Amino acid sequence: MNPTYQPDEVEARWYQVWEESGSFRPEVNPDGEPYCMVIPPPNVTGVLHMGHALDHTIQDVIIRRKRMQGYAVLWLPGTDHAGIATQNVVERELRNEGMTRHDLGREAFVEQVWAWTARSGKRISTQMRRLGDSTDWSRERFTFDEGLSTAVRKVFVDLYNEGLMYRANRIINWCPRCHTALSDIEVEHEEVPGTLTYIRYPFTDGSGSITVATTRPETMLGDTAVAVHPDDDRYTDMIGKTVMLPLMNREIPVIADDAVEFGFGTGAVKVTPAHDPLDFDIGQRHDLESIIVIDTEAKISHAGGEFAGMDRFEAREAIVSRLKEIKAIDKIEDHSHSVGHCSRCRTVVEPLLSLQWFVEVEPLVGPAIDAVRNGETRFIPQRWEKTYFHWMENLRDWCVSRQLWWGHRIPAWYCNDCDETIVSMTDAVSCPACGSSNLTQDEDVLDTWFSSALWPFSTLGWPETTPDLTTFYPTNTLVTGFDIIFFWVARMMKFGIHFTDQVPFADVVIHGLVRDTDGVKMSKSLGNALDPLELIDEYGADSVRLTLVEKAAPGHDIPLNIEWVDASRRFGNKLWNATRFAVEFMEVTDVPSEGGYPEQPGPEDAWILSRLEEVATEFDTLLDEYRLSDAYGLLHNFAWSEVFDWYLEMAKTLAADDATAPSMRITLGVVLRDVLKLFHPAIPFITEELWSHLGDRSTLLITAPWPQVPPHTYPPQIGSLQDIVAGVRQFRSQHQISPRTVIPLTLVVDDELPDWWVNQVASLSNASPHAGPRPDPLAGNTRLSADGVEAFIPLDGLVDIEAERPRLKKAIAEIEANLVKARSKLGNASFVERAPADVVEAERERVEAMGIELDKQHTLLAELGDQ
RNA sequence: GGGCGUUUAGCUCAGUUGGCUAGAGCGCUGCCCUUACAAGGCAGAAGUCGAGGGUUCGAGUCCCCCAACGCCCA
Repeated sequence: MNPTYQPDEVEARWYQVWEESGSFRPEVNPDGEPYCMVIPPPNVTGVLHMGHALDHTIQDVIIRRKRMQGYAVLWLPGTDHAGIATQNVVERELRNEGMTRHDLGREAFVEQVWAWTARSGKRISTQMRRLGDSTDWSRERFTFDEGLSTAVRKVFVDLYNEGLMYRANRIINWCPRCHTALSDIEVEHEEVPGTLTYIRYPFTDGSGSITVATTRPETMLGDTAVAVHPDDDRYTDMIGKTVMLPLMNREIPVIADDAVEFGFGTGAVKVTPAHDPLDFDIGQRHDLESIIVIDTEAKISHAGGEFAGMDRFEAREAIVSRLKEIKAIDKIEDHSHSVGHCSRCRTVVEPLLSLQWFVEVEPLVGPAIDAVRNGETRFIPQRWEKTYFHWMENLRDWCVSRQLWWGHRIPAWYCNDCDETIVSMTDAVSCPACGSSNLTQDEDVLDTWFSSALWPFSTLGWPETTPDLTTFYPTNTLVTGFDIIFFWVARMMKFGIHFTDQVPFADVVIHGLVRDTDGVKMSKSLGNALDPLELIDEYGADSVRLTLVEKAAPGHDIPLNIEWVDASRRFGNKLWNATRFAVEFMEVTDVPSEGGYPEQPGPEDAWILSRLEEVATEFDTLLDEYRLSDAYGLLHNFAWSEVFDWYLEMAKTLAADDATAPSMRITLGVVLRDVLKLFHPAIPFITEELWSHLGDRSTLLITAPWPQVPPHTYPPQIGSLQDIVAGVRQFRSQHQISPRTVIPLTLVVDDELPDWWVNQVASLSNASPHAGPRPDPLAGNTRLSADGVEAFIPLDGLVDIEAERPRLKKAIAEIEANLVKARSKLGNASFVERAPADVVEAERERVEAMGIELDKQHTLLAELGDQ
């Protein structure tokens, strides 16, 4: 074994072994209870970023542990066709060649996108392998696979037949750059500085004017009313009058509607039903005309008179300056307001009246809320339920059609002869109403999230009743970031329950975002992103994984610091060397794959075995609660501070004696083996490698059984052993005594201390302990005490006696401070009365011990001659 | 405007039924190449747990209020 751990060499080897051995497939545990997770599908065009690394590592930890526990685990991988993103990428390529998708035509364009996805999809799956994802590649899915496309179509058709899928003219969010409608949540609102423009609209009867305030003056071209609140006394007289719309010279009414806010601007607002969702609703109520004045290019339409053809922002300025010319502007105030931006390209979204397909969500929401309320599905951490409920309760219908070519084509045909709409599982060839075969299929495709919403069951074969669907659905756990609860989790819940009558998953584990050192979200455009692949190259996949696992406290963001990755790598090296030491220097070999705990462990062996059992038990409890960070923090500490720092050092002593060596070898072997097992889900590569060094294996660690550590009892003297050793080390350090100097140690005890205790103290603190009487006088000695053991170190020849005085005083001060606190506690009658008896008793014992200790130290100081 | 979160050592963070003498990593200080590991060992310094109030025998932990920062929704 190398004296240092070389991750690159090891990692490349094991992934292939695992995959080829079929370990990733549930069939590896044929008798196991099924356990299933579906991966949140990355964009097929994407590259693996830190967010994936975190998300996947958490899932892999869960899945690998379950696999070792004997479950038939399925972690199903796959990718998402990512409509807009993918189409954008390919269009950008075309643009470099001076072409648009229209030059190519729909069919050729889609072919080109397929070619692209074939290339980039392979890239991300390669990257997942580098990270160590133990997904079942034989079941890999793509949202565009045949089966998944069938599922999409069935859902569309069923919803249509149930009356929950409808086509209507509504205000939607239009991205003028992507040239498509967006759903509400694909729009990101951002507070931007703007203006509030007050425009006077003159009454047609010559009785003055009414002033409206607007943040978007350019939409006035499409105004078809002015609205006031019915209870607004300021305007009661004006309701029913008409005004002349400036610039357009159109007569429009003043109407009263509850939706108008008293306090906004003047309390009177212009109504543009074709360009504002609220105005649209007002328009519906009052039967107003909707005039589209901004087109899909975000330019003023031909309905915009003299401004036709101008860009919307140019038009804003032009219109304001024309209004100023005719003195129709009252004033312009600074006013910051929230503006919607396309989440894909940041372009300002245009609210636009448009004919689109919508899902009526209201009937789907109730059961999805109930399932969480009654605990069929639970969020971890639980507080995300609130976010889920809040969003579910305030939902608008979901606009699912997209004006793209890359996506699931909407299965609707329109009859050109009789206007019939045909929605069908099979491609329509003739009109059922008039028999015409002159049909046109809807040009649009579905929102990518529509297919993602089916992911937990479509990937398992639905709508067919496949064995996988029967076995693995509903899935057990979903792990994802809080940023897609709305986009994805909520929709899977709605569709999952509606179409399968079962919740799609029992547990939803929500994790935070990976941020940079300054807490800023990592993004390519900001240039602050760490590339997980580069980190893997430099530090190894295990280091990256361990860092993410240990830092990912449930639901909290991770400001990732590269130094942490380095610390994880150092841990790997430590683990490597500890095992190397065991194998090459302690002759630990042939460690069995399970069991094999020593029947007659020595006291030190029993101690570490007992600690292992405690740690393993707590570790399991923590992992069952998805507290990965706490679990691995605990294990990391146990391995380093107890196994490596203490037991491994004790083992050196045990190895020197033929009476103790065999039991030590067995113990060290099984302890290391079980530590490797517990660590394997987080750091699979190095543990698999080390496992292979601990024994001649026919089995792999990835499928080895999870540890079942029997309980052990160990002698109580371990506590005094560690305390006395620490005391000697402290003494040595404080007096700067060389580690090579053997320190004489007189032990004063009631009962004789066992040999093993004495031997360990000798070697761990490089001392020469021997039983003896209490020195008299005490002066000239330092005193250590622990659990009934007193030990004295003669100062003569080691250190200047004067140098001992401040040390002693400091020790006394510390005890006194604690004693004062503890005594005042016990002096409080209510504490003694009301606190649990064991707490009070423990406090009493503490005070007593401290009292004795203080006395003795005082004696020592007095004999030294206090100054 | 509504909701959620954060505020603990120089830095980044743990701390889940209230009993903490408040922990970890990194950084810092001193000693040490001690039979694996200097990518290491031993020891150490370092905190009015954001402010205020309350409940309680006891509060980093529960309640109220305030402040700062962040996120989501409107």
